Amino acid sequence: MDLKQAKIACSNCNMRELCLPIGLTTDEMHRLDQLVGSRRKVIRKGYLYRNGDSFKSLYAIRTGFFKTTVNAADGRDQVTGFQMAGEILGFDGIVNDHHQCDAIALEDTEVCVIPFDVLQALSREVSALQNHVHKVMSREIVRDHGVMMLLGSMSADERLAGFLLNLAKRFQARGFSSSEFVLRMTREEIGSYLGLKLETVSRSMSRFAEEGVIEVKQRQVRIVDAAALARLVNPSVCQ
Amino acid sequence: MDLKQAKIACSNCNMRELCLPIGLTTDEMHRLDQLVGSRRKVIRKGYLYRNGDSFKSLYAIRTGFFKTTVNAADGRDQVTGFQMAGEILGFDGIVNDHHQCDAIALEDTEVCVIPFDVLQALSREVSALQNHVHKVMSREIVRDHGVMMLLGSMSADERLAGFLLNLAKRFQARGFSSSEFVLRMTREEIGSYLGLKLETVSRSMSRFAEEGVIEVKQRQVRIVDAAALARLVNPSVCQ
DNA sequence: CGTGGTTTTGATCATAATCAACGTCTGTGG
DNA sequence: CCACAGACGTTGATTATGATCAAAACCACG
Repeated sequence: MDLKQAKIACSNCNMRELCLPIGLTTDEMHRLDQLVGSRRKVIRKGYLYRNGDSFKSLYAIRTGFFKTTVNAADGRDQVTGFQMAGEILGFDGIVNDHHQCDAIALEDTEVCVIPFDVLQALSREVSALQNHVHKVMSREIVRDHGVMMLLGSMSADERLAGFLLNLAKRFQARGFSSSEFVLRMTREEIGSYLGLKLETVSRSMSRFAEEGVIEVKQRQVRIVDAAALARLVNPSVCQ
Repeated sequence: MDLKQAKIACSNCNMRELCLPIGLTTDEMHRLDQLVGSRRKVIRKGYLYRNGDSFKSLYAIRTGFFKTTVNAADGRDQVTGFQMAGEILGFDGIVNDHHQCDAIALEDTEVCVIPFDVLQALSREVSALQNHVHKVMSREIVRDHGVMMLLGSMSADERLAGFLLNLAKRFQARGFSSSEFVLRMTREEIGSYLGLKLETVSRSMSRFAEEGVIEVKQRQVRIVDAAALARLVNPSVCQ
């Protein structure tokens, strides 16, 4: 067996349960090893893809953090999401055969390249894969609706609390601490995602720290009282 | 041939080019006639589906307008979109087998019910359909990113201008006037979608009207100077 | 022809943006 | 190893934008 091939097989990847459907037969699992054509490393501040690039592949993150941004014609950028290991990037490119946003590494990263034609061919044969692709895209749509809710009807404190709890949950799902983690993004990037200015993010953080709800030292965050954050996201429940 | 069957066939539906892939062979077209199980009428203010309902089908809108809303635990609602004839509703339900938002008719409507298992089966066989489904979901994701941009980094006037231009474009794509149309939603619903209060929407509308950019009489809107609206959406280009 | 939902407009207020200055960390080259 | 530059983060003072509160007008519909 070719060692290189073995190395990039999904069947022995520890991110498997995040990227792929569960409950596959051994046979199906082996067919899915065709899925990943290659791996690609993207260094900090590098582009995985840019707005306008032709779309050929999706990308499964193996290690590291990305952000995606959409560009307004006038140069304003808006962060539309932060993606971490096990998450899939690139769905924005399907509709027009061109990517419609930038995907930028927030630290040194590695991704699995999933040629989209191969994914389509395989998901015609393996219905568990077909279903999985639909679910992942649906999850992205639901996530986006959550962000709209955040941006459309929450205060600065509520937005930040929601953001921190969301990060915590995703770290936990990957076996990391949900109460202590390092932010990979700047205050400005958080602000862009949350529709706030960086000063507002900083002030809200400081206020949370003052109140003893979190501890912050630069990018190091410890969530001391997750329940208090959760109450913030939805203040009416305690009235 | 059964008349009832003929009546609900996609192959002779005038929304066909909006719902379905183009360039199908006659044979493929006829296979796709299996897609729509039935039609359903939803009266004004009725629910097509509710948050928590089990997910079985997508819905293609034949006539009328819908809104989708997500509910916060505290009762706050956020409108996440307005959908019109030819657009597909229900993708939010795929990920958890339950719908995650409400879809509410803004006027009397009719939809085609597309059982999701049938859609999956057919798109394993007809790759043009598979591709189409992926494109439609991708378009939804890209649209959501646009809304995030709107909510995250635009002023009230910019948001409203963007909203009106978007509606105009969609009416045009359906063969209606892009300069004159009737809003199917209240100021409050527009406000919820744009992250603004209804008074702010009303004031921005009045200001546009004062400046001669639009004419408004209640829900009747005429866009007098689309270029001026476009400039508003992106003010820096004219500086 | 009144009733309720919707829209407009005005006055005031609150939240987050802006402008500004200073602190703190990181990495690089002398 | 230290000094320095530059990016990043914090905090304060002030301002602007849109929210809130309130009242009146308008419209649709039974």
